[in-house]
Amino acid sequence: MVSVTFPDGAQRQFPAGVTGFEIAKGISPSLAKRTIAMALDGVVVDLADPIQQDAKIEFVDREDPRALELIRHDCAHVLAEAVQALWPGTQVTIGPVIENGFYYDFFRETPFTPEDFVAIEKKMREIIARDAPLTKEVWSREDAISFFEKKGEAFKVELVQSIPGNEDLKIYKQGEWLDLCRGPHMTSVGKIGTAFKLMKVAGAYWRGKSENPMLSRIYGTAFAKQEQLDAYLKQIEEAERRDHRRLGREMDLFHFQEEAPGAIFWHPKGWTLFQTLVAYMRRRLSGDYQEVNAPQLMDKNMWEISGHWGWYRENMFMSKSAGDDTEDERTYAIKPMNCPGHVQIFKHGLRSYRDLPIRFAEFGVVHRYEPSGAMHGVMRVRAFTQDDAHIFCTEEQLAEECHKINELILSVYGDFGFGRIVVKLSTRPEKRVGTDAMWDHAEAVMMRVLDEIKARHGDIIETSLNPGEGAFYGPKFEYVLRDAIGRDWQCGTTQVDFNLPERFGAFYISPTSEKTPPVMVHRAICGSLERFTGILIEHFAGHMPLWLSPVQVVVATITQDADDYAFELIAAMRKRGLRVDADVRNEKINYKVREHSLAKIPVMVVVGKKEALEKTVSIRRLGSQAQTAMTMEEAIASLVEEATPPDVKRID
RNA sequence: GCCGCUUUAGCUCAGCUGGUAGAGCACAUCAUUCGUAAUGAUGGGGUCACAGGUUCGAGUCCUGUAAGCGGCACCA
Repeated sequence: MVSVTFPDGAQRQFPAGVTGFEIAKGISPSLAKRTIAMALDGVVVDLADPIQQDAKIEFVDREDPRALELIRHDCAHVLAEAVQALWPGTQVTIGPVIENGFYYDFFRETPFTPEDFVAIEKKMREIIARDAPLTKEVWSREDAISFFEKKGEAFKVELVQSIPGNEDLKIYKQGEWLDLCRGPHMTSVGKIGTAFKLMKVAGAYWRGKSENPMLSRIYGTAFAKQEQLDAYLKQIEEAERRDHRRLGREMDLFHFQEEAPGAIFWHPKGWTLFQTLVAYMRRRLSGDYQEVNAPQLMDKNMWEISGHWGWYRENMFMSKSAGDDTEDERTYAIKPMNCPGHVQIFKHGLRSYRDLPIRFAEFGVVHRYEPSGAMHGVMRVRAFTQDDAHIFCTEEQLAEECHKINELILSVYGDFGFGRIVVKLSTRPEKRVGTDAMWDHAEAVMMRVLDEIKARHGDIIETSLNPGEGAFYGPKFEYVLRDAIGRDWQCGTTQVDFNLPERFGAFYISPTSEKTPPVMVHRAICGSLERFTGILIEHFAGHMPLWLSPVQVVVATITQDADDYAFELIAAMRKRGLRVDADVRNEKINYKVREHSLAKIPVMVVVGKKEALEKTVSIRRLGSQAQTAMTMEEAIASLVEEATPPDVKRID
């Protein structure tokens, strides 16, 4: 007998091996009918699973949040069945649930197109309407392999072979069709319902390895209710509206063109935004860091010494004198990173342990030959500006420096309103320099710091491990922010490097007068300022806070009678440091309001005869139809206050 | 880089199964001086991404190249 505890606390005895379905049916047929799975001690399993030991039971129905994953997973199976019904010979591989839905990867001569969706969805609806029960069987390895071999499912055979011997091979059947699957699943495919949609097709490598064959992936999503699906689709639309590429065009911030793939043409307003960010970051450095600037081009031997030429060459641009008669035949590399330059500055002169830590910062423009398919607006480019710094310190100072950087990063992100931040620790990659002992040591320090960060800032920080994802010269922390469309972007980073200073023969004189290589910490707060700008644009949906907005105020006149007053106002505002434009065109005020609203100008100051006479202004804020009247002095004072960057506000 | 798709005026897009380019917005000129999301009239503007090919004839079909988009892989 087993003792089963119900959610209300009641306990009942059942023969061992009783299924959840039997228990539910014993309570009421309607409960059995609407229950799609059960949770035993909080773990969701098949309703038909036998209960072998005492457990707390919960019956999961379609409305249960935990059912969503099952609905999507079952939907992926139905997708696979539909595809094989429509195109026999298509091989199935895997079909997992992901954050906002599911996908299924197929192997097929001709990939799917979105036009196929109509037919596939129709077939899926047929399959769901048939409501075949989902039943589980455990097969032997041999049976599974021979079954899938006979079916010509080479990928499934490979999957079976890769499952550890001590694990059961579970097969889920839905009518005639079946799939190898870990489960759990609902009781029948009819429980999926009709609130599902195929979203897009894409190529994806088998098992995520670029040397493997390319599969054809179909993405889909499913919800318990149609309203939820509709809401999700609407949310996607809204996210697309705040795509930085779209806003960049609408707000006239930047553009791209064929001649410079992966490089940004910053327009006046975009560049002002960018420079406002730079100015902010520069202020945040003062006191702790010394700003430097190292050459854009250096002889490639510099990069041979650093190891980049060996490990990173595929990603580098190089350059030579273009003249026909030049005597300089040397090959120069365009810097993909700032570190070697900073090491040269460190090396210039003799350093004492008393000088450490030395922190060199640079708004360094780097060029990296990124794969063509990687480019994405200003988020992923081939030429970008890092808010980079390199800290030369002793081993004893390392942990403290990591913490100092962490505090700065969190403070900066906080100023921009980012709440949820993921910090990942990436450990040694396969391609790397340095001894295992060095890596052991560096990783141990980083691990300790990560735990401490988590303990201090667990409320806003989520931490995780990224095994094998470190830089070739050392482990790193990655600070990840999420864009409007739910894509994650690495921004800040802290990378410990026990390698580069030694390679360049950099050292300091220790208390015992010995030449000692310093520990080097590479660090960036925004990471790429271009990317960070893009994230800001999306984060604020173009409605930048006043201090960041490239044009803060537009003074618009109603008639020409107010022109002189408008210019007087503008002069007064500029004198106080506000970024103001005039709009004295011969256009209706409606037209001007509309135009500047679309351009996302945060503040419109409207002046006509009345205001000119009284020395007042009528203020209209972006996103609101309300108008506030106040005196010129009041208006300027409050705008100046609001336009003060958050870090400057903190000073007094 | 890989799979698929896309590329027509400054922008957003029409252009059926091949018969020598169209709209809206924007821009220019003129009129209008009008109190909070589009005043009206007139006008200019495209070797249809680029290079080949098929055809009597290509924006439309085929091939290649480039850039972009959605993913994958890579990454700040």
